[in-house]
Amino acid sequence: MIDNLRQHIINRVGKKPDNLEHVLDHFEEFSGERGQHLLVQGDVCKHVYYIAAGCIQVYIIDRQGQESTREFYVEDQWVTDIFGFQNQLPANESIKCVEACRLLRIHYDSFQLLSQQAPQFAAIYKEILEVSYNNTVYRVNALTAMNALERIRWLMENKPKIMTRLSSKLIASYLGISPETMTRLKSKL
Amino acid sequence: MIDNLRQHIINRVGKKPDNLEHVLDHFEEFSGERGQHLLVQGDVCKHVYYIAAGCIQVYIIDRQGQESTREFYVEDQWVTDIFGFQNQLPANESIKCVEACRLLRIHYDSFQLLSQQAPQFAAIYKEILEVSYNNTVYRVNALTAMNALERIRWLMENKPKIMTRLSSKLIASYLGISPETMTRLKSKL
DNA sequence: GACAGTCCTTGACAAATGTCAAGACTTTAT
DNA sequence: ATAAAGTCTTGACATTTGTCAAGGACTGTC
Repeated sequence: MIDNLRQHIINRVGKKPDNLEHVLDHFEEFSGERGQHLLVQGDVCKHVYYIAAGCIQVYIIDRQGQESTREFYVEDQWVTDIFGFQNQLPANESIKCVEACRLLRIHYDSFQLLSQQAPQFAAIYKEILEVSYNNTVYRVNALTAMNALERIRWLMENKPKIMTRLSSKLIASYLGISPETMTRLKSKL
Repeated sequence: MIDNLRQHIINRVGKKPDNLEHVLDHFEEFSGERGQHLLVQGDVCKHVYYIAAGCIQVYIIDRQGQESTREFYVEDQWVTDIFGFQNQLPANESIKCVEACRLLRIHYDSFQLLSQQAPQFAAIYKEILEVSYNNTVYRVNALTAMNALERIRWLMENKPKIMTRLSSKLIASYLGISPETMTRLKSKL
């Protein structure tokens, strides 16, 4: 499992950093069962998770008690409540495993330490932050500019793996539509 | 105008940095008329803008040729096409002044230089990036979990100044609803 | 002051989407 | 293997939202 993360870092940095093993020492293995929460809204997020295998959902509960999914994360991606983590403030979102997950996690204290000690670690974080921001910007534009059918097509083109991997109900909660509308529109594709 | 930026930086860093004037030297004054574009979709963004006065809209054009607003930025905020800027890739969004604006802008080359030379400059950038990401995350959740009326209420509570400052048409394009729906729902508040 | 252009509002209607309920089907746990 | 729980689909209907058209209000320009 640690091999995935090692390779992930090497790919990003472009070569094997001198202090790579030191960085990896700060991570611990963590298994998440299907349905298990990594973070519940209101709690302070203490870890950043690297996903070696599985799929994770970040969501809120809307006024009717329904899950509304902000994002899904899969293998070779990172997940945390970034703002709450960096400022050690209560989270607005919940994070849970929608599949059995094999994870590597790093604690807040270690993360801050490495951010100072290891410039390449800080650089990777910055890059991930920029990509995450960019993805979220795309998503805002999709949500404001497209109707339900267009959003489904957008998802199929841009995240086809998510589309086939997850249940319709989860996809619907990600697109901001009801499961019934999802069913009906699928026949119009 | 440069005084605004000087104070902005001092507020963020917590004290006056030694190299502050050196940093400020890399900025140039720039005036934007109402309606003037700072960036057009497809172009590569060469500057980051600090807004000393005015209001700026970041938007895309949807399938029907309508503007769909991703975000508004006002005094004491920064605006650019972050991902396109950092990677010098064509922008997916357009940026324009919705009011007459007094701006300070820094060129890509200077920005990269300062990011290396001035740790505090890099730290401010990281902080802005995190706050921007967090705002966008909030926005995704509002768009997926709320209907039109709830979104209007959300805007009134969270960005009351935007609500009163800009035209209904612009607000509607920000909320992802038609101007007519905007008019009708305002009477239900 | 006249004009063009834009915005805001309203009405009538159409289209999109949500809600509720029921049954078939899958998956999960025991 | 069976029961329990959750998911998917479909129908009927309600609600929300969009579209088109028209008129009044406002703004900037000549």
